Amino acid sequence: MAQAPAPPVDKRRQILDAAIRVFARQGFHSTRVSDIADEAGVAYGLVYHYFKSKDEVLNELFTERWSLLLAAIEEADGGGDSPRVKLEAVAGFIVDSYRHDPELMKVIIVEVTRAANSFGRTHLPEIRRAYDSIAKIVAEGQESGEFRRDVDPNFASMSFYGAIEQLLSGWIFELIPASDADFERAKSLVVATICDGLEPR
Amino acid sequence: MAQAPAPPVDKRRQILDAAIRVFARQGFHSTRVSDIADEAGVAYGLVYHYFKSKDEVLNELFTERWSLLLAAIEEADGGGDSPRVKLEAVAGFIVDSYRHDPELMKVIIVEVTRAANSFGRTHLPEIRRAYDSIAKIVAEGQESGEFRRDVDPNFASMSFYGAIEQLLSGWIFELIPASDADFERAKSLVVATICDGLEPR
DNA sequence: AGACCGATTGACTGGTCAGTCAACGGAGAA
DNA sequence: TTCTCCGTTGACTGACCAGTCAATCGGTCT
Repeated sequence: MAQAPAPPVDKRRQILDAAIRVFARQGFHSTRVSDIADEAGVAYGLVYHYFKSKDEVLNELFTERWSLLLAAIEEADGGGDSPRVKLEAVAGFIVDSYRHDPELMKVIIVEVTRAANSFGRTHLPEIRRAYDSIAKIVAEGQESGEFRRDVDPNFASMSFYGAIEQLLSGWIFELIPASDADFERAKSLVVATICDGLEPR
Repeated sequence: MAQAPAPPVDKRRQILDAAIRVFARQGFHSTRVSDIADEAGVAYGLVYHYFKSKDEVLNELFTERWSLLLAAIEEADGGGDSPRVKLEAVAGFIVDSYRHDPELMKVIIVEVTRAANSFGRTHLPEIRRAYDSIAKIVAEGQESGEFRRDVDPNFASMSFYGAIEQLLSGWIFELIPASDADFERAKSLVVATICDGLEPR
């Protein structure tokens, strides 16, 4: 009755991790299921033992990480910090996610968040929840008078998130330098750009 | 010797326009060449008379429009305006492009600009040229003292472009309202956000 | 009229994969 | 020892579709 499914957990994780690498390298679409199996060192059919389809593998990867992001944003909003500090926490979390696992973030951004016709559409509700949470932070900032009121919170949220995602894209495609120092600088600079603006005060 | 290829121009255009509609509706990947032909009201084989491949149809659409964008950015930079006005011109052009032909812009953004693993990669040089031109505007603004100097121009360029593209994405997916008034407001608000910042002055 | 030539047609082919499934193996239960 | 369960294997199939090509059409030139 009582079983110890030690290997199951193992192989499933192995397949997911392999999928991250292969998706990051070749893109979801030009990845064959056999590529994932090979990379994971398991038989083709085993992928279908643990996942309903190739799509489900990507869905799992996305959901796993995106829920962390949502939690992080909501946690940032929870504390009694100023809206600016909250935004710094959000930017920091996203940048650190990239630093911690660039391949996974690449997959999530390239194949889901920006893949509007396939997975982006599927996960729109979850993605939207992130935008909404950021908008909430902005709205609160406006109420407290720390942010100007003539910019729609949803609008600001899109700009803020768009700027960050574009930065990640820049790193992914090596359009801008991506050293540890750059990551750190980026965190405060996005927020500085969005909160203070480019023009000198 | 002298021929009047009146119909050729016609049918080719017809195919391109049909492709815009179908790509916008179904996405490049789930569009069959036969869908394009059907939508254009021509025979399957004719698509291959005018284009080397399905990819070439999309490439053509992208290049056609992107070269206009590049020209617009460079023209904006050419005049003697302040950097802020130049950025307004750039934002204005992109927003107007969307207003003028949302389907085409959707295709370009979704299938090329953000399709990092397929066409985005192919067209990286052209896409990058846009980022670079915007960065140049920022750099000039810094030299003249109209922009602060502690933000790297490439970084600012990514933030600015990323914010705009995210707005278009928001419109495309109906995450934010998209009336004519919204478009107009967006133009000045993106620039206001980036130049002045969210915090009150 | 007849020859020529590019535009147009659409049936067909070759190759590619996602997903299936029947069989194998090894660890515990009886 | 034998049975059972389930994780594991990989050959196979059915569907799908980009791109080919031989044939037809229709205008122009001689």
